[in-house]
Amino acid sequence: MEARTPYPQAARQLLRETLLAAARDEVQQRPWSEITMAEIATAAGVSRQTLYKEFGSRDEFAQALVIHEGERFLDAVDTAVREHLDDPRAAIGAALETFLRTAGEDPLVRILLSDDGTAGLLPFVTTQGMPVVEWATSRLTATIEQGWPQAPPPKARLLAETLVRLAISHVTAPADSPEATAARTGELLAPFVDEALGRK
Amino acid sequence: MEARTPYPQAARQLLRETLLAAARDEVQQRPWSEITMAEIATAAGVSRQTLYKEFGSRDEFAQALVIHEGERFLDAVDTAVREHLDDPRAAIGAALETFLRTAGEDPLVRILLSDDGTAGLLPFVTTQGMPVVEWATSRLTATIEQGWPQAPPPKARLLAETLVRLAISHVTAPADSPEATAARTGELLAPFVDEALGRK
DNA sequence: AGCTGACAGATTAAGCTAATCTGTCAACCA
DNA sequence: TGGTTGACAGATTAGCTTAATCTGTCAGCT
Repeated sequence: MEARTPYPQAARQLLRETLLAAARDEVQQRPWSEITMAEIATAAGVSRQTLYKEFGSRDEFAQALVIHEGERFLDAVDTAVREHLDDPRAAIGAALETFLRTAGEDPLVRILLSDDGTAGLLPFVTTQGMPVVEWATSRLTATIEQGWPQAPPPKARLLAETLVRLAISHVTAPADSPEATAARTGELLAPFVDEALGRK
Repeated sequence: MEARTPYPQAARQLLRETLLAAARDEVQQRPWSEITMAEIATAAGVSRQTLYKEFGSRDEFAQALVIHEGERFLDAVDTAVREHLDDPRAAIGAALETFLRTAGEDPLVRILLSDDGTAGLLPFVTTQGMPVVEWATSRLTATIEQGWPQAPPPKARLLAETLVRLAISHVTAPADSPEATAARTGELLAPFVDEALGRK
C-alpha cells in the first residue's frame, strides 16, 4: 500500500517545502514586491540558483507560493466536507463557511488582499488567477468524487469550479458574514446537487 | 404614465452623462492613473469644481464610471433575458454568454483588465468590488422579477448575485469560451431555477 | 447653479547616479 | 548528479533634490 518515496523526490519535495516556508515568513513581514529571490534563498539556507533551478522564475515561484498557502485552506475544506458525507447540502455550506472564515481571519490572506498592485500577489488570484482556479478545482473535484462516487465526474467538476470561483469572489469582496454566505450558496446549489446525486 | 422629468434632475443627469462620457474617451487612450480630474472637466466643457460637486472624489467618480460603463452590458443582458422569457434556463445561458462575449470584446474592458495596480480601475471590480456587485445584483434582480413575477424575491436576488459574481470571475479569469461557460453555468443553475419557479 | 482664483498638503515628474535584482552563464566541489 | 560559487548583461529600482502638478476645499463673483 505504501511505496516509500525514493530519495530524489523526497529531497526535491523538502527543498520546495523549505523555500516556500521561508517565503511565507517573509511575506508576513513586508510586501511581496520588496522581497528578493536572494533573501528567500538565504532564509532557506540555499543558493539563489537552486531556487531558480526549482522554480523557473519569480512569477512562477509566486504562483507556487499562493497555491502552497492555499493548500492549508483546502485541507480544512476537505475535513469539513468529510464530516458531512451524509448530507451534501450541509457539506457545501460547511465547506464554504470553513473556507471563508479561516481565510478571512488568516493574516497572510489579509496581507495578500490589501497588497494591491501589479507587484503584489493578488493578481495571481484575480487577473492571472486561472492556474489557482484550475488547481483548486481539481483538488475539490477529487474530494467530491471521493465522497460521493455516484456523482457524474463532469458535474462534480462543474460544482467544484463554481464553488472555487464563488469562494474567491466572496473572499475578495465579502457581502455577508461567512455563515450567511455559505447558507445562501448552499441553498442555491442544493437542487443541482440533489439532481446530480440522483435524489430527485 | 410619463411624468416629464423636471428640469433640475434632467440637467443633473445631463451633466453626469457628459462627464462620464468624457472620462470614457480618455480612458480608452491612456491609463486611468494618468488622467486628471481637470482634464475630464475640461473635456466635458465644465469646471473642475462642478465635477467635484457632482461626484465627491476621484474614487467615487471612478466607481461611477465603472458602473456607468457596466450599464451597457447590463442593457445587453436585459435584452437577452427578455428574449427567453419562456425558457429560464436558456435565459441564463443567453445572459451570461451575451455578457461574456460583449465584455470580452470591449476595448474598454480589455484596458481595465490589463491596467493592474492600485492606481487603475480594476480594484473597483475586484478588491473594492462590492458597490459594483451590489449595483449589478439589484439591476439583474429587477430584470428577473419582471420576467418571472412568480419567483420569490429572495431567490431571485440570490440567483442574480451569484450570476454577477460568476460573470465577473469569468471575465477576469476566463477558462472556456463564453458559450461553453454559459452552457455549463446554465446547467448548474437550472435545477435551482426550476425549483424557484415551482416547476419541480 | 456654475465659474474663477486661490490655497495647503500630498503626490508625482524629472533628472541623475549608484545600487540592486533578475535570469542565465560556466566552473567548481560533494 | 545536485548543489554552490562567482560573474555577467540588461533591466529595474533606490535615493535624492527640485519643480511641477493634482487633489480637495475654500470664498467670492456672475
